[in-house]
Amino acid sequence: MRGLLPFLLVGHSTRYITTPIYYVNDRPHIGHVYTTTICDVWARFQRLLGHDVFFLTGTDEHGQKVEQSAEAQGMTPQALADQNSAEFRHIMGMFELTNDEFIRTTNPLHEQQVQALVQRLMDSGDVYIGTFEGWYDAGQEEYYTETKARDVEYASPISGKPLERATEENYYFRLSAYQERLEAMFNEHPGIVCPDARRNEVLGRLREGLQDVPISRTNFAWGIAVPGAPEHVIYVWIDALFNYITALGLADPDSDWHAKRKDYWPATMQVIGKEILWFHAVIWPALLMALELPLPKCVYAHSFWISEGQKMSKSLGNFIDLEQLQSYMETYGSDALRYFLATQGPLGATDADFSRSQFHETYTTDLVNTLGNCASRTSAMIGKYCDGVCPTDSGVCAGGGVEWAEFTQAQVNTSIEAMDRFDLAGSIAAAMAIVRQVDAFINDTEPFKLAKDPEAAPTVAAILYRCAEAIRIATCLLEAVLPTRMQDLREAWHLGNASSDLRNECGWGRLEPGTAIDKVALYPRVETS
RNA sequence: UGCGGGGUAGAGCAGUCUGGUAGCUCGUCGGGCUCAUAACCCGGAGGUCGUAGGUUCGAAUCCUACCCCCGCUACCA
Repeated sequence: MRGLLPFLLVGHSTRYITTPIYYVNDRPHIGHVYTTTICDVWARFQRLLGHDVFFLTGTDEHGQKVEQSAEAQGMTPQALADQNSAEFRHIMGMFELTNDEFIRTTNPLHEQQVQALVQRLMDSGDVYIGTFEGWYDAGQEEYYTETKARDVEYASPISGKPLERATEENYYFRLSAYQERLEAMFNEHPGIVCPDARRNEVLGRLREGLQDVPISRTNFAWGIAVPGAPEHVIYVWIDALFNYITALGLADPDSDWHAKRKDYWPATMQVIGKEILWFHAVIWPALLMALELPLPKCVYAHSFWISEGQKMSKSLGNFIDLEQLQSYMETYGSDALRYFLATQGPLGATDADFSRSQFHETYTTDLVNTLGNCASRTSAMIGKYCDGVCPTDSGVCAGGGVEWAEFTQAQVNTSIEAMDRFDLAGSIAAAMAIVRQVDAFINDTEPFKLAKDPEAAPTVAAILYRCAEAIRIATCLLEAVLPTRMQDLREAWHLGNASSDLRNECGWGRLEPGTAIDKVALYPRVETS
């Protein structure tokens, strides 16, 4: 057993997790907070396990829309990008998000690397100059896809004028050349796109065949110039996708970023929303293949939040904005918001509903009635029957049918494995199962009745030690999603700070008898208004 | 149009691959307990499993057709 320890302490294994970078033409809302929060839970959990984690988020700042918005507001694109990027950066502190870097695509270190990467693709022949032909709306200076053009009946929805058949010189990425390699990728590594439903969606479209994609624009200027062709601007999507590797300095071997971060690639987990699946599941891997870089282990596409049963939209005015999220945090605490997002969120293929009543119910059921109450009743009994000091497990108790060491070990394994699959709800459920088992154990063994008989003191001690120890282990597993209150419990129970060796810390029997256990009320009941 | 996902008690979901008395959480109704944050425990009510056919001794589960909701449909993220 001891001989295995060095093996278990693999503290140097790296974990790299990314959110999409957020487009600065948008205002931050629940979608951004959600994606970043679930990544944060995962990142914290991996850090607790002792892994070397790099957690990246940031903002995507180029493109025609930003240029147009800036013009409409009488600002330069850079000034608009600065202002809105700051808003996104602000939510990181607001929601206790522990990203290691906040990348901006207007950072010269990013821009130079994007040019270097595009140059590399030109050199290898994966990028070539070609002619794009499509339906052009002269008033809007925009091309429409064939489908969209048909939808609007080949006339501009803004001006009503007929769309023109126009051509443009563009640089193209030879996506079509990667059809077979992408198919092979999905065959050999089906886990590269999750969940399954999303992968099937991509496979369906892949079967329709791939066309080369234009990766430059000439009708506006706010972007990164194509190397050697400054009248061309690199298409924002290409610019944006590259952030995942430019943040690690992969295209700038002399940089500080490269020196410190190059080993994080390939990414362990790239979390996205389902609307940008195609770019991440097809174009992104193809670009990496063209650059001869390893592919990410998993691209995880989550679904969307709807609000009170209805799709969120500006016209309905039911967008869950930062102000609302903040109000939930003020009422219920930041742990509650994280818990709700992580356990009730749309990680699967279907959308999830964010409703006030469901938020309240989740908070009350899981955090107040289960976790908070169980910690409270356990610490209250230790206070009353053991002078507030952690008792010794006398072994006298037959145990209400629970083999605690085995049971908790199994839950710990389940919790860790679920997190590896990005199944946050499953990971958390395994921890909560420990708490529920403690409740059932107390109900079965009735230490509060035994305590009336002085001779049963060793039995009471054994029961309460097991309860406290089981809760301690659950606490360790929940720390990533509930950092605030689990820290409070650590302090009240004098458990010290979390180590960076979660597996070891979750071993049964590490709670020291004699430790002062103060009564805790972690999650106060919130009255519905 | 094509592709994908979904339609199971008042709400949210599991079960469908590997057919066999329809289950979980919450809510609701009745009873009980008291260590605990009106907590906790036991019991009850509540479902034509989207619709219509078919296969089968037997279908939420397999087959066929259809209806409804959602997403994507590549160059405006």
